[in-house]
Amino acid sequence: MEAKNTADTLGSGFLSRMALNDNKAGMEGLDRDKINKIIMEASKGSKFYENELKKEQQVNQRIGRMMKQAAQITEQQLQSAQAQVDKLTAVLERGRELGRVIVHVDMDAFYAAVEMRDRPELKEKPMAVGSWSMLSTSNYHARKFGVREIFAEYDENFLAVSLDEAYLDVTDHLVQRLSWPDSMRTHLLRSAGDGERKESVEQPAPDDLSPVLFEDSPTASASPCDAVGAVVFGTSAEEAVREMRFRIEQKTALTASAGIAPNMMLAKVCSDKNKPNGQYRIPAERQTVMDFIQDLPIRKVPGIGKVTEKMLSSLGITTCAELRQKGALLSLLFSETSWHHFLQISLGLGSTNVERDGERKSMSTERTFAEMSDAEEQYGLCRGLCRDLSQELQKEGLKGKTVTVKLKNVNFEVKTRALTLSSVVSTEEEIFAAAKDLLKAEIDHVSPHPLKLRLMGVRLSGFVSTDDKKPLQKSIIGFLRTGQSESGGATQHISLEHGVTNVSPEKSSNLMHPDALCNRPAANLRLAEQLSTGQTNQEVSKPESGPKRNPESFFQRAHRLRLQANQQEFPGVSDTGHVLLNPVRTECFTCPVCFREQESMDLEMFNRHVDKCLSGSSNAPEEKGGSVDAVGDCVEGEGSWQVHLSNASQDVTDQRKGSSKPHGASGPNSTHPQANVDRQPVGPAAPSGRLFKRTEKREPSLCVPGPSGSGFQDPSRRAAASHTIVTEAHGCHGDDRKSTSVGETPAEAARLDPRNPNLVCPVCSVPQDTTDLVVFNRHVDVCLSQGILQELGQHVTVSKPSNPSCTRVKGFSREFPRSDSTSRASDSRGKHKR
DNA sequence: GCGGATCAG
DNA sequence: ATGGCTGATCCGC
Repeated sequence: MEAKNTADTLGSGFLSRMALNDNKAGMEGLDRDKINKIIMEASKGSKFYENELKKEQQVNQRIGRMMKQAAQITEQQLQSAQAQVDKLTAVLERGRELGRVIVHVDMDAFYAAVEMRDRPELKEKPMAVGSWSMLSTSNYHARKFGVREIFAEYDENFLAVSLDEAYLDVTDHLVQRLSWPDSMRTHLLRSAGDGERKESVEQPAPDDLSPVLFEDSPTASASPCDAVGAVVFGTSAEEAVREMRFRIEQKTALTASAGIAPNMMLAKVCSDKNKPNGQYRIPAERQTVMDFIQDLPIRKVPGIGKVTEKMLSSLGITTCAELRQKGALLSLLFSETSWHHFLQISLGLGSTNVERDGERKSMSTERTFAEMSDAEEQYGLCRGLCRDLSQELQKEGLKGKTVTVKLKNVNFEVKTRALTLSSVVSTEEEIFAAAKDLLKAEIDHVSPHPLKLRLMGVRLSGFVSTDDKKPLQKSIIGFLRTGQSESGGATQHISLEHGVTNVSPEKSSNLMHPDALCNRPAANLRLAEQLSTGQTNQEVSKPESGPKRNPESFFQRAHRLRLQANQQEFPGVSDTGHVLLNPVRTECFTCPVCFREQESMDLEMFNRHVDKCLSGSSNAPEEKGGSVDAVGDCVEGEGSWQVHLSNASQDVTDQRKGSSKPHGASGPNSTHPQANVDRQPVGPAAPSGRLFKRTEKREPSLCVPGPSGSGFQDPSRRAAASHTIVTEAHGCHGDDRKSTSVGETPAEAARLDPRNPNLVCPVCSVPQDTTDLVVFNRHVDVCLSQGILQELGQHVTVSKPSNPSCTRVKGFSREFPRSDSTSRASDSRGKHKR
């Protein structure tokens, strides 16, 4: 039933496939969670709602005060204010920077989560409370893998603003890109072969791949099995971003939206414009920027939230044009930071400096729970929070002076109480000593006597300067950041041992033509050799943390080498031509548990594989059956079909067989979480639950039927379509991989059973004496981070591939450093006078 | 420095 | 979509 051919995939095959998907296990029980939520809402609802009303009233009062103030402003004041605004405007205008190409990429995974949740067929299935959060957590864990290395190829200093958002400055990349041959802008298309394309039909977008076009391709009729093609992208910014999104989707099955603009603020707004699975560009011209800004609702601007929107709206400001118009008034009503910020927005200005911001300033942990009025219980909880916080702090080697306790009572009223100590602290005892006092004061003095809490939190801030941070930890972060310059960190000591020549960061003069590779200095040749043979070490893997923008980044170089290797591998790939008989290998699904790339683009199979991995296959294959491919079992075992990529993917398989050990959870007897070090990248917290769901439309670039371009409706698109897709049929041949069924150990079974209160850590395999998923997750994180430390401390192993075409730079992918998760773009977002 | 509040993801 | 969680920042005191 699944073995429809590609053409069918887009036609009648949908329904049957969807039906099957509907029955797919794995997301069961979301409904229970939903119900729980609803019940919670119902019971607490009024309280919550009351509090919301109260907050709203406060905002209204604030607005009232502001309006009153506004009414007293004289014409005279307004005029002088206007003069000041004009002055600043001129200054800002002079400093306007249009020379950078900033990209904001935003993963669309949220929509996938919504769909998963809303699927009605999933009702009435049991599931542990909290799985929803686990599910989304696992999605987060999974999501970040595929995209990181891709981002780095376009901007090695890209800024990960959160798990699913990043800023890139692709200016330099674009310059280099101009000199690249087509082959370096060519990426393999993997046919999804799954029913996940229903969106393409149900909500067709102009960019969409037309089924007709696809049927026209030689693939569809030639092969009942699978189609493979390559897509050549152009050299423009839009093409580069399209390519990036294409690769992201090919690799992770998740779509991304992107904005391209001269600064971060505009890029962010742009990425929202054609979401999901779209992109938008604002050309680097002042007038274009201003035109774009005019009608833009201020609420779309990052930093303008609900309250600010409401306040401004009461002044008759809803668009950026009005924001500009009322600049003088705003300068009289808002703080300096606020109105400066407003003015910048209204001019379409924003930061062009895509750099991570500084050190973290605080760390906190808080928890919501059922009503709690018993003081002893509250103290106990407080201690627990302090313990958790202390552990997190020690992971980053942080010590701070100010302890803050946050309390939310059953009426949703929030209070914070802080105490600044004379010296820095970090241990549980130290923090608790302060927190306990703060809590006691509240318990003792709260008016309706028993303090009835629904949330408690502990925060530590006032960190000392960064010097005493553990160098190793810094280097990990630096590594994860893939080369972002560390602010005073120890990372800078770790330079490339086999230094990439430090070319001055001039823009075009240092362009490296690919062909010039052989002329590069010996050190680079050595690096190239190491990359292609897999002989490398941490120093080599460590991206350069020197000058911000080098002519060619480490990752770009790696990518290029890989492509060149591919060219050797596939002589059919033309350097300049568009006919690619044997397309290069490109991204594919990457299992978040075992980190293996999956040949199949079939989501269901992929999910099944992930489930298998999660259920403990990770400790099995090598020990039990030799070189059994852990991937294979999840395919044949289900009597399903297997996508075959004749050339390239076979190589991948070979590589896996030859070199990689399974990884993810260690065996049950393993004392050290990361005992077997010589494996591939460090695994993430084993996610529990289903992963990826492809929900979005197909990458628009794939629409290109061929050089003739007959399929284009949109002229602009046709013009932009310098890429050419050539597909090739591959016959079905037998899967030579063995399959194995991996039994679950009792511990694993316990872990997987959502009803079992004892959670088992997937890293250390030790059952955790808690049912609290937060606590559990935290434990897993600790385990993992220990593993990372250990692993990095020794060395970084890049497995030697049996085929140069498979050479990849193995990056660490565990998680964006915490400090990033909140670092926002430049915004000097201001609050307002009250 | 403290406490409240806004904003973001 | 919604609330929970984490973190940053600002404002007024």
